[in-house]
Amino acid sequence: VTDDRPLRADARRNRERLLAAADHAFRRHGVNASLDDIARAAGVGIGTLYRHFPTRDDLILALVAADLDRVAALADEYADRTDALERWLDELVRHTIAYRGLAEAVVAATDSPTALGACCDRVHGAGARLVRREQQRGTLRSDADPDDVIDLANAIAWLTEGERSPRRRRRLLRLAIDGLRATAA
Amino acid sequence: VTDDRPLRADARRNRERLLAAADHAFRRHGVNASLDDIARAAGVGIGTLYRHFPTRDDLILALVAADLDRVAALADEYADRTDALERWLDELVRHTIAYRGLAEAVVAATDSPTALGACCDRVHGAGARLVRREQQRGTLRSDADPDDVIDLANAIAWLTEGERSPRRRRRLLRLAIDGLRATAA
DNA sequence: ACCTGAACACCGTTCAAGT
DNA sequence: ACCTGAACACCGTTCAAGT
Repeated sequence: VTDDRPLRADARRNRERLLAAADHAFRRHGVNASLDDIARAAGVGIGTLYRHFPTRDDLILALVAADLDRVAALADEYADRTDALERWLDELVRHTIAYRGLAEAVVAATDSPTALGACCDRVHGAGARLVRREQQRGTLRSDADPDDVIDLANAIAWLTEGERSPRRRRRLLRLAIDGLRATAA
Repeated sequence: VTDDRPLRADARRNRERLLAAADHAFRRHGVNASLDDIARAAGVGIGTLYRHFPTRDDLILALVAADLDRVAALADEYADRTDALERWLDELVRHTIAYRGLAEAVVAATDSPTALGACCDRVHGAGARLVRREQQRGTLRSDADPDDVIDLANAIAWLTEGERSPRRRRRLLRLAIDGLRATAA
């Protein structure tokens, strides 16, 4: 559906500036940072921001898509390790807290027919495959819903976003994973 | 610190109307519903809303304080049951999803020096006592941080708020609790 | 003592006018 | 083809004026 004609030189430059300004603003104020401020910081009219990124989610997606797709790819890389799930979930959460409010945006987008939604679904799907793999291997209780596992990781990301120390995040993930490795009731 | 002089008749009536309108709006649109709309629905000037409830949290608190304190009290009632924790956490989550956005408000308020924060801390404390009780009884792994347990329940509330069916909420709580009952690594 | 609503600041979104 | 910014709608918060 995307039109891949190369952008005009000024458009391309504006796009880059907007992304840099958005990344800066998102780091500072979370993904709900003022779009006006971002356009101003990029030295661009607010209309130009909307032309390049019609919705806030489009802007978020442009900044995190590459990262998230890399995380999805890691799921297959880790598949044969005995600690596959803990390694991968930690990686997932680490990237889901890049900006304050990102975890909420990810959960809201999942299963919704937007570009960000499609990206989140790819990550979700890769994680679910990893869970099923471990279940077939017998290292994970088989009655757990693979989707629940990813959702729980996202909930932990939401809870711990903005914390500089990874300690609580790690403890909570450990708790969740221990539940998954426990034998079913 | 509170001044307990009875309110003037019209003030008391306005307060009741505001609470009813806020409850209605919060149910419909979540705790971030427009304050203007609430004042209008209550047939009251916006200034009157601010006089009675200087912050949004004060309004939220007035609506949920009784419920949350009842939940806190339940922790002691349940203390001696073998399924104390699952029963109580389910109760906690059920009340934390009364309005969309409430879980977020609760987590944000916890440990902060506001009236809502104090209320959340009471619930948090009651839950943590329950966890420690089970740990002493040996029914819960002793290396789990009691605070983490409550936080995880709040995260699950956040994740499942707005869902009419309690199924996913129950599954996720079950997962978390199984992790807590599992033997430490 | 309490209520009112205008005033201000801020933000998101659209679109007519420009190049 | 792309950019600009004024215009509109909406919301939160304060405060001078009223009873």
